[in-house]
Amino acid sequence: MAARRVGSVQSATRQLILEATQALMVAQGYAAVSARRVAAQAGVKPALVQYYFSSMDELLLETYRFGAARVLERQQEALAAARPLHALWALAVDPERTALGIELMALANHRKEIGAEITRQATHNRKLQAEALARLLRDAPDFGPPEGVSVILAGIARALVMEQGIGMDFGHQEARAVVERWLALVEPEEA
Amino acid sequence: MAARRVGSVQSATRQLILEATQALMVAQGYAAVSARRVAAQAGVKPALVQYYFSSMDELLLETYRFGAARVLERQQEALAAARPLHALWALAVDPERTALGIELMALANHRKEIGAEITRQATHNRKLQAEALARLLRDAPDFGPPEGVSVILAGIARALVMEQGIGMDFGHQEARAVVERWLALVEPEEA
DNA sequence: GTCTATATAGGGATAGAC
DNA sequence: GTCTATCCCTATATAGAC
Repeated sequence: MAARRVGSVQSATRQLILEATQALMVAQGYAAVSARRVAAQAGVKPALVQYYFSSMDELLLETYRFGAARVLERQQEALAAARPLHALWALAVDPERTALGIELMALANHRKEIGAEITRQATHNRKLQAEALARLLRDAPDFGPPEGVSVILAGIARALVMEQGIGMDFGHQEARAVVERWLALVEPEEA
Repeated sequence: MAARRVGSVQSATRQLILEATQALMVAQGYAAVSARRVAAQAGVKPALVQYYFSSMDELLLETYRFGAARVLERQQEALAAARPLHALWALAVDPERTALGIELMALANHRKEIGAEITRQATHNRKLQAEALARLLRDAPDFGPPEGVSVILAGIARALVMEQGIGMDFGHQEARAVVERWLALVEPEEA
């Protein structure tokens, strides 16, 4: 929490450490994030990790912020695409961020600060999404309010990617077909 | 993996250790599961944990099996209820099992054996569910194939409970309303 | 069936040299 | 800004006493 003595924020080494932490979390889970392992992954000495981040919790929190910025960016790109709904869906079922997402969810359940930050960020993203959906769904109002649709699409996508991650895919093809049929309905090709 | 020297399966102490492990995972995450902490939670000595479970991985796997049996049981109860769809939904949005579920997902991503066991069990559960849905949806065929519906409902429910767990609930009310409207449609009160 | 003792490794964090 | 050395704690796992 409190910075006792800390390296500069724009340091290349700091950046390296954040990237290494992210990679470690994806590959081995948050439990594998120790100063020693992060350092080994980043190719620096362990003490440097403690120099830039005063605690492991701070490292984890900064690693989340580091990734969240990129996520928001990609969502904004999707919303600006020719078919925003299709683009949002494609983004949501992208498996790349998912292992990390699960780790962060688990982490959020047990570290108050990280949970609060994730909730803040994710709620912000979802509000932007719901606003965009409100415009896009104006001609198809019987699918429910945009806030609900946003939750539902995100939930389905997360389930698909999470389960696929552990090699479980029963019913996935059918579920995807349902969603894609719906997408084509509210956002047809010529739109 | 291999049992070198191991206590009997019906031992009350063993049971106690499994329950303690489950409680620990829910409260503090899988990373908090150590022989010492499990023992403290269970009120036994650390060495006993290693006596009953030859490794931490085995303890985790057995803890999963222990809980999975109960889950299948509750699903079967739901399928036998007066309104099975409503009962299934109520079960899916029950927050009790969810913190544990997230931990197991995260764990499954990093421990091959546990992932395989979860996939096996969950696929089995979902098949049973899909078979039941096939019967229930016979009169409402335009909602897509039952396997897909099963995935979709599970995904939405998981999102609701997961997010609520970290204090995020934007759009939840609306999403629930959409699902409940659908449930009432295919399974009306007088059925 | 239970427990003590111990080997061995890895963890976070700090003080202080360079 | 970087690194060494070190403190002290916790981890798993085993051998063997009771």
